[in-house]
Amino acid sequence: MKCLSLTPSSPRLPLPQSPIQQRHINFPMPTHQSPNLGRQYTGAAPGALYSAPLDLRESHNPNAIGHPDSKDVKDDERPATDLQQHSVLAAQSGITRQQLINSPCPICGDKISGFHYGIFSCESCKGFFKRTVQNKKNYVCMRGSTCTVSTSTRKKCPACRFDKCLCMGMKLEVKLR
DNA sequence: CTTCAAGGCCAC
DNA sequence: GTGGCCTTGAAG
Ligand SMILES: [Zn+2]
Ligand SMILES: [Zn+2]
Repeated sequence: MKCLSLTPSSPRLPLPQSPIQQRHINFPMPTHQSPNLGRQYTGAAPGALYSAPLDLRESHNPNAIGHPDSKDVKDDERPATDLQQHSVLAAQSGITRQQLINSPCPICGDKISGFHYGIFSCESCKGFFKRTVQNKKNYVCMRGSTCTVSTSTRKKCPACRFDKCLCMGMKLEVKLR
């Protein structure tokens, strides 16, 4: 079993997910000690997909640059330091950091708080991954790794949550892929 | 100075 | 165990 290879190549599916999010990137896992840890999130959601809100903000006005003295720059505040280091991300994905952060967490669908362990995720999934990895937890699913992971169910099965973390590309060392 | 992310903290 | 918030230190 592998991850759900949900690629935007399917013109059918509406795909209520993030604009672009990293998916399964065969994890090297330097600290890979368990031979049976080769499990991957199967995305086993029995006919139940997420209901991601997907708030794609930052839709700048296509034109409206006429008046030099018009102060309608109220879209998103950015005092001074704006064009900074999201260049890499923005360049490769063609999307701004703001847009990425306004997408739902690829693991549980919660609000993304930032870039954590290789992917954009919410604060809770970041903490969960940290705990799981640092304490070398070995969660085992009681239901055949078919659990749905969402904000309301993420506490139910840490095994499936961790599977999904890995599947979505979380890793300890962001460097050295 | 600034922002970012890893890890720590700790009430729940 | 969970997750929101904080501190740290690196990078710009
Ligand atoms: Zn999450
Ligand atoms: Zn499970």
